[in-house]
Amino acid sequence: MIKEYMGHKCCQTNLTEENIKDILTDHGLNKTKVKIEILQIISRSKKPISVPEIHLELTDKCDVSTVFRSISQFKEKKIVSEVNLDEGFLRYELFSIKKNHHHHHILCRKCGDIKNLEECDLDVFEKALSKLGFTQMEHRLEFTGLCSKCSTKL
Amino acid sequence: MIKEYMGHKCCQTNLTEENIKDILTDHGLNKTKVKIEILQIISRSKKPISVPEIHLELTDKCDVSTVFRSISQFKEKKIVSEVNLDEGFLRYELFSIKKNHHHHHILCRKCGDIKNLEECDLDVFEKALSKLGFTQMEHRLEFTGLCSKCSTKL
DNA sequence: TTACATGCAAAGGATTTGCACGTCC
DNA sequence: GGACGTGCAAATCCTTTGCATGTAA
Repeated sequence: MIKEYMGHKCCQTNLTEENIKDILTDHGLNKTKVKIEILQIISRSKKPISVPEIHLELTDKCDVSTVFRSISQFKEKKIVSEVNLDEGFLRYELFSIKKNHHHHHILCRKCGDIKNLEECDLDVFEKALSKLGFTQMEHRLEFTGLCSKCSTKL
Repeated sequence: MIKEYMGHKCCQTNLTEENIKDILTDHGLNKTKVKIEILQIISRSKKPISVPEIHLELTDKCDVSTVFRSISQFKEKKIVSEVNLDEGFLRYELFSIKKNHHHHHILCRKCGDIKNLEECDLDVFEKALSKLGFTQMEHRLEFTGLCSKCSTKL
């Protein structure tokens, strides 16, 4: 139910540099030092990570704007997917993780820990979470789509 | 399933000025022109509304910071509740609406229309939405809470 | 009168953009 | 060489904050 990849909280995949180069080539992006490092950082991260956090790990090897631009490309190419946990900024994780299993997250409002939720049913979720000792749970479920008008105008 | 309050998309309550004054008094807030107007605007709005939008409707009758400060108090006092639809800013609706029925929203990514969802079950949701002609649906379900460690430390 | 509310200006933090220069293919 | 990537600086947008003044109770 709640996955902790081999001791890690979530999102861990540890791509090799080769994996990453292949991914970049496959998506028509240049294999630059910065892009490779960004993907390594995301892949090493134990939880979805924000752009400023990535930039911090890069210790000024590049400008923040470059990280934003790279992430933007990765998002377009579906190399990473965006995670919004209502923190006032966005986080990113490898899309491969999402592709393998549609999932959501649980964030501890106190310590900031983030875990993956492998299923997608509210009752099952809340029961499993309370069995694990989670309390004071809140959830947000929002849909987007094209309404009937916009769907037919396509 | 999807509620459209008497022709309105969602969130409509149309509080009278008296209602609003009572609410402010009940929560120990001063009955100032600005606070009253802000609540009127939210109450008239057909969908959850953002601070900059509220400020626009006030046509410079007050500073944006005042709107932010008022909203912040309303949030604390549970007069309004916050809606995050991944747009890069937050929206607000009257809490009374939420109190009456826990609900979520559906946003059309094209025209920006927002509707209320009255139930809280993913299958039911998606089926009902597709019956209504919605396509290309995506949803976000995120939990927050206190993890077992943080719960016991209370 | 006194705590609360507001205006104004400045600052913060995430994110975007324009432009010139540098690098991958 | 030409497309793509990056650095730097400036700008944008939402939001917060400090301080002096104004207003509700």
